[in-house]
Amino acid sequence: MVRLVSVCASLSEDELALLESLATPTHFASGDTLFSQGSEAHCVYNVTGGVIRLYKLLSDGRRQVVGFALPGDFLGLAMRDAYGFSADAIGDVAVCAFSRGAYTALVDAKPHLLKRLHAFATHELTLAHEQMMLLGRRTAEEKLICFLLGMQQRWARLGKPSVTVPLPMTRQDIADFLGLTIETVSRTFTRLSKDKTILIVPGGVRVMNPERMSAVAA
Amino acid sequence: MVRLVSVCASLSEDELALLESLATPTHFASGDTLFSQGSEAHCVYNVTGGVIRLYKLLSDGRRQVVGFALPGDFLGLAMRDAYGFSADAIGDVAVCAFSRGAYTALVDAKPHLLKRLHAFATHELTLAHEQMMLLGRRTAEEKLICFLLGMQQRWARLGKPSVTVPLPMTRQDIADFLGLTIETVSRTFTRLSKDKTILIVPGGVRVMNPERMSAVAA
DNA sequence: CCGCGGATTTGATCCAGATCAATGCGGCGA
DNA sequence: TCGCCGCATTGATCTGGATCAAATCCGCGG
Repeated sequence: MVRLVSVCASLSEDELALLESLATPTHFASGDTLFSQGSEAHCVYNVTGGVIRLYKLLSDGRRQVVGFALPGDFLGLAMRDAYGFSADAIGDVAVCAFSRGAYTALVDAKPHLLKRLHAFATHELTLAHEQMMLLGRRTAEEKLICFLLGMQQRWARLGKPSVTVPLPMTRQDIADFLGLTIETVSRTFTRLSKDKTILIVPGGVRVMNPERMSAVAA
Repeated sequence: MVRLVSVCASLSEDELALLESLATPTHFASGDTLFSQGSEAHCVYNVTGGVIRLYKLLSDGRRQVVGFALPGDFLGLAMRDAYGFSADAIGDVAVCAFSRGAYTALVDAKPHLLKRLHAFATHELTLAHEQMMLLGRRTAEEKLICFLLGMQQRWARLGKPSVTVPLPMTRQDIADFLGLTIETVSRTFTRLSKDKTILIVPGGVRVMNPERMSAVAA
């Protein structure tokens, strides 16, 4: 099994073995739904490969993407009866699934693990606060630049540092993450590209002027 | 000492006594800053009275209020070196302060408590996702109505159920929480008031048409 | 009771981003 | 190879909420 990155660094060998015995490796094809907002929360997931779109819907169809899960991320930590958002695969995805029962038992038995999960949750909360700042107070150009730098950093932390940022999600996904329309996202990409701030490449973007981008994100 | 509501329900008598021995009751006057974004995180706080504004600033002065802390809420849980946002008192505030050392020692010693804190953090994260939906995809009127209903529910859960929602924060605070300007907040209040959806009273708002409000928030 | 200063409301105008409407561009199956 | 079909880009126009600009309101100290 792919190592459960990011949560397990503090575990001993036998604890890791226990964890692996409880994990069910599963994979999903592009567009598959892992779970839906409001449905009963059977499982907790650790992403081992691919990218997942996490989103909430309003009854009239308006959508807010609340995040993109990358390898190493945990989903369904809320420990409540129903999922608070929906999740579906962007491209092929591999995860380790844990039943809720196994998850809660494990957490009760291993305070180390709970501490790691809690650190993970508080980090997520910090990111959520950043995203509120972005959604409430930033312009379209700032939103897109912050998004690109954020994705670049996340890939870098996963050992894929590169000036080329992979963007496997659609423009609509990006728009729904940033609180914009698809047209505004497209126009803003075009403008940044004409600026020579970025270069648009198939499946992503190459960062050409990181200084300017960092200055805007400041 | 005021009972540490919401985190301590699961603790035994001696655990509670231990907790109280570590807490330093403190109070702040209106406008006082409990801590600032980026400053070293010395303390964790449990609010026992009053309301606190939590916010982030951009270098050019744009502000995003990321939440309002009410009695029972915890601040500074992130367990990292620096605070991720600033906090200041709206009216007089009472808190129990815990030094970071005492807090981490306590958490290490009492897995019960950690579980409660983790549940608290995941609840906060769920609220943060709701707020992203609100900031990214809702109209000004929807934002204000969701805000009023949310505050009403929070006061109700604290044992103050009422059709009159106290709003001790300024219009500017509300605007910065909802990603609007003060003028838009004011105009929207006026419009809802003319609608007979709400009645504006000193220090707050009386909910006159909860059905319509719930329908909009849906 | 009066005057001052901050908060709030109201009005007029502007504009960033939404909406409406084509058009372009791959990738893929027949 | 061709023709679709779903994404993406581009253009024209519209509009919700921002910005600019005065009034009001109100709590408080003298």
